[in-house]
Amino acid sequence: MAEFDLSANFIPSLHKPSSLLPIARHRQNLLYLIETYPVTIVVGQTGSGKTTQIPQYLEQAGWCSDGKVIAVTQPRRVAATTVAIRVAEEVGCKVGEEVGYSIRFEDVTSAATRIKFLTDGLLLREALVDPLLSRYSVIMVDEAHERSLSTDVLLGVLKKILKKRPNDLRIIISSATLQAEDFLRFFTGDTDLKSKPTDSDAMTLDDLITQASTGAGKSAVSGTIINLEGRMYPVDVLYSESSVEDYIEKAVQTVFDIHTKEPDGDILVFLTGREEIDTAVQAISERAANLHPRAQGLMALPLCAGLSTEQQMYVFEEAPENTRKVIFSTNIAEASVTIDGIVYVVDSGFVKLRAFNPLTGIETLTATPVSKASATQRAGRAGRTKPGKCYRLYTEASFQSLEETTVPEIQRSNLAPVILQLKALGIDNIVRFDFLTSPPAELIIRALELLYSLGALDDYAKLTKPLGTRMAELAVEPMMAKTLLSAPSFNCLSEILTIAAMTSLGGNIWVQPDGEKKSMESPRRKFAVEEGDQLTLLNVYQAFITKGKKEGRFCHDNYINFKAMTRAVSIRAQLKRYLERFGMKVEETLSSNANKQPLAVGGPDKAEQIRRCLTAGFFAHAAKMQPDGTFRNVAGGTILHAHPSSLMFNRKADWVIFHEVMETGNKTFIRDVTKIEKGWLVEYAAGYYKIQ
DNA sequence: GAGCACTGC
Repeated sequence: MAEFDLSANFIPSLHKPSSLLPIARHRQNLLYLIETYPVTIVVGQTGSGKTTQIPQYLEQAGWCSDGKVIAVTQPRRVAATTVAIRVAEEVGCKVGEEVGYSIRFEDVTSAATRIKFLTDGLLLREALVDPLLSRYSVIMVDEAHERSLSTDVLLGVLKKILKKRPNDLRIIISSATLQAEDFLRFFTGDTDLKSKPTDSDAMTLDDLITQASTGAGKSAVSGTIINLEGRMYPVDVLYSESSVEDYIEKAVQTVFDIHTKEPDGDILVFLTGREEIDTAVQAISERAANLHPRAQGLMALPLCAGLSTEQQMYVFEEAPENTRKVIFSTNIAEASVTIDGIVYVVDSGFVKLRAFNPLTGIETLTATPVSKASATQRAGRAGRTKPGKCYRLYTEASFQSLEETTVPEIQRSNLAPVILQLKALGIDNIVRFDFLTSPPAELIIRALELLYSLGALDDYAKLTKPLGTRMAELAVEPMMAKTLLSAPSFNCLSEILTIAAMTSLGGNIWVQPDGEKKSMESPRRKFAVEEGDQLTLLNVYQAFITKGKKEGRFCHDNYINFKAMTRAVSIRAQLKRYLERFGMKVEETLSSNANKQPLAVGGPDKAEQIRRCLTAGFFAHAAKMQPDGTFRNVAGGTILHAHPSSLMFNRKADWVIFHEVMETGNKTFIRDVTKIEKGWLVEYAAGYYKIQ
């Protein structure tokens, strides 16, 4: 699995003396523009030094006087920590002094911190406490072109804040060229803006100023775009001459073509998922055996989020003597992970994308053609260290027919958590909220309906007190938040806290050792609880707390992911602190039950209370088992399958609730499934099921 | 009897 602590190992080779970075010669321009304009869009490639240098320039120019802080947001935790470590090194301080970072569970900042790197999700949460983000003089939103859910929400919130702090707040957006003008237009409100990204080398300062004032006429906010650097090395793009039937096979052939005909350099192949990657890696290994014994060897390696950290590290190691490395990767290598030494990229043209269907409430995960922006980004991965080549396994005509950019997450996600968060920030009219791109109305309606049925919103779509405001504060999805807040009345808060923490891990609890599949089931069965997966998870956690933390072999012997369990402990502790702040008392029940047989849950009454409590939060995720072992949702239209990782995969049940539902391939799977009684649905969600 | 791209509070 791609854990949060993939650690500094990925980045250090980018380290350049800061005076040599191309950004250094733009220093005066940058400072002038940021001083003059409330909003500055910075266009620059990875490696241009924008993330590390701009905050330092600003600090040296006095933007941190009066105790103010410069914030730099990142979409990912690893980036926030590694960049902070590097900048602290350059500044010559320890991380947490002048330069610090803050991510969930790790606040490495102090009163002395002037430059603070943090995830955009965390900055949004800070806005709950400090709505104008008043401690920051400059907020830089890095990697904004990735358009993650929280980046988009943050941009909307920042636009609002800027109207209230027009003189003392500066916003910097770092973006790829393609989207720079969209960002500027969003903040300046000028739809007729015709400016092109500025190459500040070719322009005088006066030109820049003139350019920047374009569009200042109609709105209160003015802004500018500054271009820091072009492409690093040229990449030749080659297209397939005819359409490709089987891109895995074609990818394997292309790899061999490159290997036999092209000069040295490693190969990166983009496929969509683990199964494809395994197939391709195996095909290479088999056919590489047929290469001439004295020819250069070919070593195939997989890279995807499902692998353990150790398994992922192989792709960073240098290939053995006289061997070329070929990495088959998912989209993880497009932005999250950077591998040096790649000279050839092979692009299947597909990516698996998540989408939420507002009509059914079901998430889908489907292989989809990439966007032009994505294909360009993939090609760029070949030109990081020297000129490279990109082989697209589709025709040029197909490329021309691709969408310009990937549909941003905010237009294809379940918006219930976003809306809850916006409401908590005092933004009541969601439809009129200024999104960079508005989500479809159906998504908003579906989310409002769910929040209403959970009791987080009243008849006027206002946040309820205290239920709605508390749900917004908890760092779990709305249904789980409701479950947690209901737990005291079912007398099972301690257990639900554990279940909430365990389900937030999203299926990372078990490790799959290389090459072993069958042995997985029996250790897992050891923790099985008849009533379902949530109670089984509770059981695993309790066993971990009592045995696994001390005995090193416990996790290994039981195929349990130690790091995931450690994270569950942190999440649980954090949720517990929230609940205690709400005045709820958490009576820890663990110790009294730890030695009971069967394992788990303190007797039948307690188990039933837990299942009832889960029903109070997850009633919208209810289903009934059919004689053939599949499930139907309450409306009856959708066939649901228990996921093979679920206990209910091969057991009998009547009614169940589930934590998650997702459509992949042609099947819809439910995960984390627990048996309930039909009557409970009516008892805890009468309104919801009468409407249907 | 069969499997989830990637983030984040």
